[in-house]
Amino acid sequence: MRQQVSKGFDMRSSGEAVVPIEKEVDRLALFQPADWDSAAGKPLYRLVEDEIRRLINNGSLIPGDLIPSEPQLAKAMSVSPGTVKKAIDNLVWEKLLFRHQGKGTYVSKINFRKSLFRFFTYGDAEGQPVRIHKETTARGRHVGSDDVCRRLNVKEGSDLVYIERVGFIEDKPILVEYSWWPAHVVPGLEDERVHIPDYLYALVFDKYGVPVIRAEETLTASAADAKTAQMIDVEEGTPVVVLKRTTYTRGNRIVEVRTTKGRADRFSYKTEIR
Amino acid sequence: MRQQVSKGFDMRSSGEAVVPIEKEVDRLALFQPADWDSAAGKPLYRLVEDEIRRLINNGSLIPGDLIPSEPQLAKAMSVSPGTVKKAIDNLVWEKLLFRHQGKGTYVSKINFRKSLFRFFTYGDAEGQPVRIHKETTARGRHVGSDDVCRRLNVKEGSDLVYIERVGFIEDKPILVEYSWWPAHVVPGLEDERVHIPDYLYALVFDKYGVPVIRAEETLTASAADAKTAQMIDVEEGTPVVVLKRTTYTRGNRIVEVRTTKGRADRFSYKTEIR
DNA sequence: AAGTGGTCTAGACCACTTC
DNA sequence: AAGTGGTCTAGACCACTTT
Repeated sequence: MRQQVSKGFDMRSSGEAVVPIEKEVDRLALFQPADWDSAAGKPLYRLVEDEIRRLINNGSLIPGDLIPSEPQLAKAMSVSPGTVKKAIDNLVWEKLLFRHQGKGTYVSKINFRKSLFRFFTYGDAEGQPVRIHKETTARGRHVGSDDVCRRLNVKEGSDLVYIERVGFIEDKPILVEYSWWPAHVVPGLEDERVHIPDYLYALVFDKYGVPVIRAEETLTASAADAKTAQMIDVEEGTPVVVLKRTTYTRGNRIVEVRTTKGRADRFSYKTEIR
Repeated sequence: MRQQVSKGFDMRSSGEAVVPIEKEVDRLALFQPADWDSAAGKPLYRLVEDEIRRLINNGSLIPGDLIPSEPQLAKAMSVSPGTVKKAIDNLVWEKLLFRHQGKGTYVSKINFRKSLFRFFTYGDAEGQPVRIHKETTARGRHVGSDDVCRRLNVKEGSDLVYIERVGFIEDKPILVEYSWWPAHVVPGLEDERVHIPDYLYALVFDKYGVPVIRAEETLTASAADAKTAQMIDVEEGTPVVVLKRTTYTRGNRIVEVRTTKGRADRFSYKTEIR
C-alpha cells in the first residue's frame, strides 16, 4: 500500500536562528520522498534506488561519501527499513555503493581494476594483478584533431593536452597509451616539471579537483602502426590489441579520451558463460 | 538464532505402502536441511544457496527444471520463507535460476548470448544481436593432437570428432570455428548425413542427451595463419581475434574445445567501468 | 552505550498463472 | 479457487565500530 507522504517532514531543528548543522544531518535533507508522480507502477524500492542514484549522478554525493543510515533513510523517505535495505542491496551489487558493517554505507570509487587493460599479463598467469610501470614519453599542448575533438565532445580545433606513456611489465614494453584532455580541464598538465604518477587520475583529482566517475572502454585489434611498433618493440603490422577509453567526470562530462595499444601476445581475457 | 532441526522431518506420507509420488513432491525430498556440521558460521541463506547449487551441479536439477516453491522449500529446510527468498534472489542474480511469477522458479539454461563471440559485428552497430549464419566446411573422426587431448582432458591419442565451420554475416565470411569432441560423447556426429544446425549444442542435446551446462572462453589476438586467412578472406598475417572455448556438461565434464578465429576488423567489445 | 549494517522471522497484500 | 512469485512492513537479535 502506498501510504500518504507527510509533506511536513523536517530533520532540522525548529528554531529560527540558523545554527551549524552537522554535515550528515544536512545531507539527509537531500533525501526527499521520491517524485510520486513519476512513480508509475514502479516498486517502492526502485524509487529509493532512483533517488540515491540521482544524488550520485548530479554530484550531491560523490565517491567516498557516507550516505545516511538505513533507518534514517527509511524515516526520511517514509518507507520501511526493509525496503531501504533492498534498494541498497541492489545498488551494492551494482557496485555503486558499498557497505561497512558498524560504520555505514558509502558511495563507491571508480575501480580501474575492472579495466580491460588489466588483461595484459606477462606469460599466462591467471587473474593475478600484474604491476605495470609507466613512463611518460611525450607530452604537450596541441590543437586537437577533428576525430579526437569529436570523441571529447569539444569544438574542433580546441586546445588539448596530450600525454603519451609506455607501460612496462618487468622492464619489457607491453603497451603504449595516447591520451588527450581538454586543456581547460587540466591547464599546465603539459608542463614537464609536473611529475606524472602511474595512476594519472589521482594526480588530476589532487591538482585540479576533477574526479573520474566512470569510463567506457572498447576493445578491438588491429595491425601495429610504425610508431606503436617501435615503442612496444614489435614488427610493424604485428597484431596489437586496441583499447579506446572515454573517461567521464561528474555530470557525464567527458574529460579524457585515450587509446591504448598493447602487444596481443600479452593479452588474454577469460570469461565464463552460463 | 539457529533453531533445533527436527531429524524426523519427512515430506512423504507416513504409510508403509509405496505409492506413486508426484514428481514435484519427489524432488522436494532432495532438499534436506543442509549439513549443519559444515555450517561454520555461514548465514542460513548461504546454506540454502549451497544446497540448491549442489543439486544443480550434481545433475539432480537440470537446466529448465522447475524447483519447489519458496514456501515448500522453507518448510522442507526449516527456515523462514524470507530466507529462502533471499537465497533464491542471489542465485537469480547469478543467473543460475530465473523466476516466473505465478509459475515458479526454474534452473537457467546456458546463454550463449553471453559469449564474447557476440561481439563480432558488421559495421559498428551497438549491442544488437547480429545473426551469424554458419556453414560446415569439414568434419571427420581423427586421433586428436596432444594439445587438443590435453584441453579436452582425455588420454592423448583418443579418437575425436572434428567439426569445422565458417560463420557469415550477410554472406561475408567473418569467422571460422575449429571444434573437437571426444568421439565417445558424440558417436556418429562426423557422419556427413547428419545435418548440423547453426546452434550445434541443440543437436548434441537432442541426439545424444548431452546438455551443455557452462563454458569458458579466452580471448586473445594473433596473426592469421594461412588456412584461416583463406577461409575468412584476409591476407595471411592480418590480425585476427582468437577465442578459445571449453564447453562443459554435467559434473564439470569437458565435452568440447573450440577455437574461433575471426576478422579483427569485425570485432569490438565495449564495457563500462565504474 | 549507542549506532551501524547483517541475518532472520512472520506475516500482509498484490499480480500473475493454472486449474 | 489455489498456488506462485513480488512487494512491503515491523520487528527481533546479532556482530561490528565508534564514542
